[in-house]
Amino acid sequence: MFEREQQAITQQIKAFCQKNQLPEVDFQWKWIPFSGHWGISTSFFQIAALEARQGKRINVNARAAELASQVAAYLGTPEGFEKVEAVNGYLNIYFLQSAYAEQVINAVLQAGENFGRGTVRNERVMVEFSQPNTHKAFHVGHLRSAILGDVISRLLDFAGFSVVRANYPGDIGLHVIKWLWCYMNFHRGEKPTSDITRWMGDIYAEANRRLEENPDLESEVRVLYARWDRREPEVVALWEETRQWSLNGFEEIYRQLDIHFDVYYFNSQVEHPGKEIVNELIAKGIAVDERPEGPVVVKLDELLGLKTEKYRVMVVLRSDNTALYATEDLALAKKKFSDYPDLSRSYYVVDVRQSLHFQQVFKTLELAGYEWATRCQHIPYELVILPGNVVMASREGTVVLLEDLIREATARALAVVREKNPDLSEEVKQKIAQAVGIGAIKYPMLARENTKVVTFDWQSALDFNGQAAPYIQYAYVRAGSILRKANRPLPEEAKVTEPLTPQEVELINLISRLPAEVQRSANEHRPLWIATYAYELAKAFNDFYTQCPVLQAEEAVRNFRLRLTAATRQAIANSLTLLGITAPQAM
RNA sequence: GCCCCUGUAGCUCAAUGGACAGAGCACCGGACUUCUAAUCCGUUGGUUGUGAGUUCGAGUCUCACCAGGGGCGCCA
Repeated sequence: MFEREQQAITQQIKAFCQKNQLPEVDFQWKWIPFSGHWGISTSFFQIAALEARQGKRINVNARAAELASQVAAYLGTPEGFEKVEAVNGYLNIYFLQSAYAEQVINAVLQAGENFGRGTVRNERVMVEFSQPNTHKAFHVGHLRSAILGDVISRLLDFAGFSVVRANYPGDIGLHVIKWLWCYMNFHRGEKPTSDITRWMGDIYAEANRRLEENPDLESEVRVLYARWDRREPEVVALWEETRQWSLNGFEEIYRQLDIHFDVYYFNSQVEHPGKEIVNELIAKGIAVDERPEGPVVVKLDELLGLKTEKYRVMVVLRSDNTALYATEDLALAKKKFSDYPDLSRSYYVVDVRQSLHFQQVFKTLELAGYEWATRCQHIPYELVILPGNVVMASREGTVVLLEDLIREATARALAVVREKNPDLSEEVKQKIAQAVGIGAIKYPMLARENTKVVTFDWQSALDFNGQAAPYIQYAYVRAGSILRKANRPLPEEAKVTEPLTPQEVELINLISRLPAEVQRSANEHRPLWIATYAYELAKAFNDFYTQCPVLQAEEAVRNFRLRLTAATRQAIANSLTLLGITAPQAM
């Protein structure tokens, strides 16, 4: 929030360096790392090291300390700052607490839900995420792409980008045909009532079981696949109807998770366009047609003249002319840019195992002359697995269904709400339980590095204590509770009359950092940083809550703390919104 | 064989190349007549896998090795 002040000081220090003929460096500003202190710091080790390299016989640490002291003396106390001190080669500049405290609180309350929002950039980006397979269950393993993609979209939007959220369901393929085969033979006429995705998943599992028990039946599946390929009306109609059941089930899940999409691309949509691109690649001499003995391949390393293996060889069409994922991804990438020609980035939130695949697809498109290919980017994430390094797979039956997890998490939350807030209406209790349960599920997927495996186990998934979403939500509720009990409109303004407590300083410091954290998280596609930030903010508020009475304080202090409480509540709310977690009114 | 990711407290994880490597869980001991205890306070816990290198400064960058996971021509 204080870029202008920071720049002014940087200019002064640079002037000092010039006057004293010191080497030029870029000054990096950091938050003073000691909690309870609010300000920025930089160091002079780099200048001292450069001097040493120029042949001066100096001790770098001592020289840095000397420079820091000199600069501190030179700066005096700049306008708007409380004090400047030199410590061990560092220059610490403390904000003038009262003035900036009021400024921060005013800014937050004025901006409201837009506090932290970056200035609008004239840039559109697409985020593709949550590629669920129709005719299969939706399990916890599918959750990470959905949650990560959603939050990355929220971050990019809040950072100032115009975001197109895309879903790419796998609505055709062998798994769908197997499902249709099982349905036509053993469940014809049945329709799902509730728990659609579970019902769909059960039939898929049954299909696999039957085919395993009696492999002779696979010929029937092949026959059915051929009928689909010929687009026999009966098969197509059934496919369309059953596919819609799955999509309805997904919609219900997305609704519960508060995730939405702007555009749907379907696997089935890009099958034929993909084959056209393959023909084009062959014509351009990029793809090599080895049919019928072999598939159509793109020998990337060879085309690029690479001596060491990097992109290897990508198969773009099977020898029997059927499409693969690669075939379809070529067409999908193209379709995205034809639908939205102004995309400055096209992101793919897909698990890390497909890293090579996407490198191959993007490089192939680049070689084919599509200039937008370099704007495609894969955002990889690690899998959610079960203890014992077991990957979730519908076919193996090693899955935790999302419905079960949501049900269990909300049931636990509901039990606590009933105990703590018996007077609330049942409807409100349900809403709170939903917010807490879903939040608890989402947070652990966000509060870690994308590239780290999440091991799912019931115990930690249902642990609502400590660094978890309910902790943050509870801080929000507590803030709201104070404001409600104040029983008066929020004071229009409030001066700082007493010296601020360390808890207040830390809280204001954290609030002021939200805009920078948003930019940082969005630029790096790392929800982790906002997730950690939200927790630290909540923790700082809980500290404040226990140490600094609000309603009992004398009037001037009370007014200031009421505004600080309101500002904190807003900052927590905005952070939770970014994390896709609902902020409940009571808990 | 080649490539990618991971390795930090008993466990799960943080840490813009910078100040004493921090949280949560678990363990132990405290705090509800108070603005909601889904909270707070305190104690315990570390040669950051190993070895070199770069740097004024390395958990962070480079290299080698060790361990685990993943990917590598017709799976998705």
